[in-house]
Amino acid sequence: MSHSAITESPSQIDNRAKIFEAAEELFGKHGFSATSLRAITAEAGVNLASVNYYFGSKDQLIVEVLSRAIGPLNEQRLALLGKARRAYPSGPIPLPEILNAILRPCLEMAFDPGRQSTFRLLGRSLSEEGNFIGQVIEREWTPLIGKFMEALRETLPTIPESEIYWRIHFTVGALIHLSCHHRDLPLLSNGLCQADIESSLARLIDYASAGLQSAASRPQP
Amino acid sequence: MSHSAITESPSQIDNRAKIFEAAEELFGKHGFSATSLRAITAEAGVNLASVNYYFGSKDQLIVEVLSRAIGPLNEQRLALLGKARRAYPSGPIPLPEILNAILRPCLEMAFDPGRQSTFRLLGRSLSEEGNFIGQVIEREWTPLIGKFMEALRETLPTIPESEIYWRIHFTVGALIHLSCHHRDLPLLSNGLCQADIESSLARLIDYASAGLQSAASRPQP
DNA sequence: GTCTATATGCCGATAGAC
DNA sequence: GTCTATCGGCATATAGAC
Repeated sequence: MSHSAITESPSQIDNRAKIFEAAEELFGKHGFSATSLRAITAEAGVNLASVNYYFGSKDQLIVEVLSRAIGPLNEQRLALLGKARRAYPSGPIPLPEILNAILRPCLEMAFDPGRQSTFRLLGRSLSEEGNFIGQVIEREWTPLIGKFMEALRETLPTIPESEIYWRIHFTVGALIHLSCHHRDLPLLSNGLCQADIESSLARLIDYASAGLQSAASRPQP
Repeated sequence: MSHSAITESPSQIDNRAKIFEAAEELFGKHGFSATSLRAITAEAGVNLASVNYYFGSKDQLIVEVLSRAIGPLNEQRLALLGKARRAYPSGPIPLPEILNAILRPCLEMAFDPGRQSTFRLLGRSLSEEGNFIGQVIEREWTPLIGKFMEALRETLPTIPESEIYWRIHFTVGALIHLSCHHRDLPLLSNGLCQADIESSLARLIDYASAGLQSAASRPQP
């Protein structure tokens, strides 16, 4: 860091980035505990010891990979929400616009061949041991859902806040399932469903819009 | 097997069952690759070598645990569907009844303290490597969804079959997410959502009913 | 059938040369 | 910064006594 820019070797950052990318891909493919540092360094073409040099430990590498995957995703979501709010300055944002802001960044990542392993990583991390991984996600999720709840309360004034939470929970489940398994959809649907991002997103928005607006016939406790 | 029933030691089947139960619990808690045979045999109170004696290998143990978890689940679903069909012999089964047949057995497993680790196992296995595990699920899923599509086509005659597949895919995602994370719901909802099985099921049925019946305003390709 | 003992190998992490 | 070499541990699997 005290060197001048001219004498800095590009391999310094390159090797760190190589490890990072290899870890992202292999964690997404095989899971955290099933991915060894040896596999990561082999994929990255660097020495085994360098992962400890750059990241300290495997656990710290996991946290870093996870955080850097979630952060930009949620920034995109908030940017889309802000854009929608500016488009409707005097009234509630239409529900499909709010849902688009929540859903689109995830699906764009899940359908991007260069980033889909990253998304599998996120989906998988939800199922892994309830340790530091869940904390990373919760720390990122709580402020995000707060911002979206503001908009949802305004758009759905007749739905109790607790019911909105329930239905967003269902919607997120549908989103994760679609994102992680869109490649299996033709197989699961007898070849009837073909998953490209725009039609998937449109269908999910339709489905979730209806679900969120539902005025259930049964009593609401 | 050639011995008489009187001379059979009960520990023969007990030890196998103990291993099975311990594996089910620990796989659900920590995942397949993160669970060692040592941890399983320690939890079961049996010798390390006995797991290979009874199951051959760790992979065979995984397949057996997984298969025995899915089979009864889908039998319950088909039984509920058959019961609903008998209740409406001359017409389409109401959508909430069909959804109840799909959803209830999963939620009952996920909310049962004695079986919820098994459900986490199922949810997690969907995210694991695309190997034998996915094959087990696909082999069980294809005939099941076929039976339910019959009923759904009849109940939703105006919805194209491909759209029903899409929306069932979304619904299954919501189901899995709810089943695996119902314990986190109060945390994720600022304490507003409390997840007991009947209210969770009722809300999911309401949400999915609305989503499945949606007559989207956008063009249907 | 159930055990001990062990074979064989990969794991994460680190010490130390360069 | 990057490498080799290696430590100590735990993994799965099995051979063989009882």
